[in-house]
Amino acid sequence: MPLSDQTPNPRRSTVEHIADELRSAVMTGRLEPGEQLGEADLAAHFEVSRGPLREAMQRLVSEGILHAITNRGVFVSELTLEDVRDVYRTRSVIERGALEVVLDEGHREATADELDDVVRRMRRAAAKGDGPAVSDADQHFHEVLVEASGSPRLIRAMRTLLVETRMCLGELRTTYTDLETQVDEHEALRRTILEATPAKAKSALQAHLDDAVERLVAKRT
Amino acid sequence: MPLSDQTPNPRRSTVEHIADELRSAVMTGRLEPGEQLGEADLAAHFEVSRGPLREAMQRLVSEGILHAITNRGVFVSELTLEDVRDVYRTRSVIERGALEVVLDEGHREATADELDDVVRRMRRAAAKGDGPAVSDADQHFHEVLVEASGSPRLIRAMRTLLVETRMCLGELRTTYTDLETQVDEHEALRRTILEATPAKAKSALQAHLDDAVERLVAKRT
DNA sequence: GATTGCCAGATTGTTGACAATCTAGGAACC
DNA sequence: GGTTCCTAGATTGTCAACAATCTGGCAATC
Repeated sequence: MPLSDQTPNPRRSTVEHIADELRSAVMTGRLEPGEQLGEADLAAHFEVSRGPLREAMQRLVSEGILHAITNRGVFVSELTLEDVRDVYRTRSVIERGALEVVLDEGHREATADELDDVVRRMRRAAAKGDGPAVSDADQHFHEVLVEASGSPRLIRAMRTLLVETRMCLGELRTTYTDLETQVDEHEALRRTILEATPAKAKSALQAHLDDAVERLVAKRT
Repeated sequence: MPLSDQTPNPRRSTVEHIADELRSAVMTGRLEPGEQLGEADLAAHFEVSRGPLREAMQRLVSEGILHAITNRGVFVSELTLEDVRDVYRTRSVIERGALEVVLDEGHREATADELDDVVRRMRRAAAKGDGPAVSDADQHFHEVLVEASGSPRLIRAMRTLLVETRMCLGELRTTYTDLETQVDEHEALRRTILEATPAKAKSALQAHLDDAVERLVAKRT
């Protein structure tokens, strides 16, 4: 008898909470690349001691989002152009792998529906001219795709890569010049992914990401 | 003027050192899956306080090698059969992705040579009947392949997956009944990977990993 | 006899303080 | 004038002690 399954995690631990908060801060750009994370300040901000804060930071260090220099402190990782390419290259590998699993295991329809929801939301955001919301939906599209694989390890890797993607984007939340184009492209991708042959689907996904990185690199000049 | 490049890391930080040590202990099975990591004992063993030790453990938690339960402690992650399949499925995605990069960027010959070294070492170990050494070489083969991609993110993901692979294997260091077979299979794989068409190379790699997981699952019944 | 309540011991979570190290700035020297 | 050295301040690294929580066993109760 389950009685009350309200608390699968009895209580998110403090370091987990702080780690999530920091990750989010890095992702949204509230903490800029290269910025140092002063322990005393942050500890005061979260109203905890430096101990739990340091533990949370070490987690993000192992995820590659932060990097630590002994006796100097921890900093938000800066992404070189080479890193940007690596993020997208790795995303391409992970996402195509996830897609392969989805197609192999016949979750085509269910995944198609979920992606349709996301695209619909993206379209509504685009209609309102809300660039950031479109960008959010864009990322969510790819996250949903990987989640559909049901592979905890692919999902975990993807989560980190999406944080890094946001770091790449920085202030500019979308590299598209026209929001409608961004929507249409994802709708086309959704259709190709879930209707075409696996080989074509994977090619389309790769092309989509190649385009993205190309636009991003161009803007960064 | 470089003068002395002996210390690219001025000094490996304490938590980094402890994290590596713990990772290695989990990998070699000195810490068994499910085992609890008592903070006081480990801190005494490493001759440090509980602070740095906890920071190191948090790193491995974020890698998925350990998992923490609030007010209960941290434990070595136990791998279900489903996890074993997920590890190998993800390895297949990562390794094929890395192979793709290697072939695309024309590091074929250099990679072939490196892999040849590994296979040669594997053959020597097999000749001496040294199962564990063959198993080490086996893992090294796949690690070298991914390293050849030059992608920091693929390499990082692979490192974690290899630790988990070792955890899957547990006591039995190799699932092959005959060491020579293991060597021959890798030599064949090496040749196919670096001589056949990209598509065939990837298929061969996937088949190789599918075989591995099948043997592993069979032994685990 | 089985269940419940409770307590002692042990373990984890958190904290504040102390030690070690680095950075910035100016003074002394060539 | 430029370089070197040194000091003060701040920041990180580490530690030991305190508080909160959990585990296991024993006694009381139905």
